[in-house]
Amino acid sequence: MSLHRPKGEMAEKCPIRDVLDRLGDRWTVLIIYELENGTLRFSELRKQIGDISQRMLAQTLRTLEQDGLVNRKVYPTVPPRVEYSLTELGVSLLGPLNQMIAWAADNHEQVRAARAAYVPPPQQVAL
Amino acid sequence: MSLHRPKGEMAEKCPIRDVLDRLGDRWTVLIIYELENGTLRFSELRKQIGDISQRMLAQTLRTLEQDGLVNRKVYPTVPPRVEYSLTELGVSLLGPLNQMIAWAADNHEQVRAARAAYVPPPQQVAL
DNA sequence: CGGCATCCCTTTGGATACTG
DNA sequence: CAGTATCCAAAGGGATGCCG
Repeated sequence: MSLHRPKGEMAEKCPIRDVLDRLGDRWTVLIIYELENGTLRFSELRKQIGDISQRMLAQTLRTLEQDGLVNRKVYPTVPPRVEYSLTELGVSLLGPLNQMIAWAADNHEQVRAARAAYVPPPQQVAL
Repeated sequence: MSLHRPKGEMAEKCPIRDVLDRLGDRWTVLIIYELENGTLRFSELRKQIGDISQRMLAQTLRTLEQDGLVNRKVYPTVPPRVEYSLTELGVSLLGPLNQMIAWAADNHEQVRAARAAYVPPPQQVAL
């Protein structure tokens, strides 16, 4: 399996990278993680995450819906009520995702220690 | 385990998100993936990935080095030779990472199909 | 060869205001 | 409540040039 773009094709992206890039944005993983335990409505998601703007929450949820990872259900009441939940495909992502999260939880101390210990190289090694 | 920022703390990020955010950038995963099979020098990495600029390769490798995921070894020859390889910590990331990649490989067809099938909600009824 | 510095365009995303 | 539209600032990242 190769993740780099086919040599000659400048217009087409590697499809795997295409999917990975989406997961790599600032909010996607966080939203999926919050939906792990079930359905949440828009305002509940916003409150849970805390530091996401209304704009980015709406936008990211749209993308997740487009990609088939999240279901959106609208109740035509006043005021409106919109509920979000993971699709089957979205649920299937939880396994790999939680592995990554677990790794980050297990190793962030070590990463922070490495950063603190890091000294930028002198740029040239004296002979 | 919680990924959202502590309610009162606006300055401090969740440390897990801090690590996850790094992995989420455009090139980090790709570089780690390329180093899975062993040491590569700068120009070899560049060639393998294909569409990464010299600037971003150098910059991302620096960050990986700072975070303790990649080793950098300089040979003081002329011209210089610099080799990169995964640290033990970097290797420990391969498990979770390959799970994510495998998921993307297994499901990108379904994601593309969902995108193609998606019709944006009416939102407004035309008068 | 392996970078770093600079310039500059593109993308991202927050704040705010408005609407069904 | 759940968005959308607009504006604008900050970050991302390519191209180029220079240098050990």
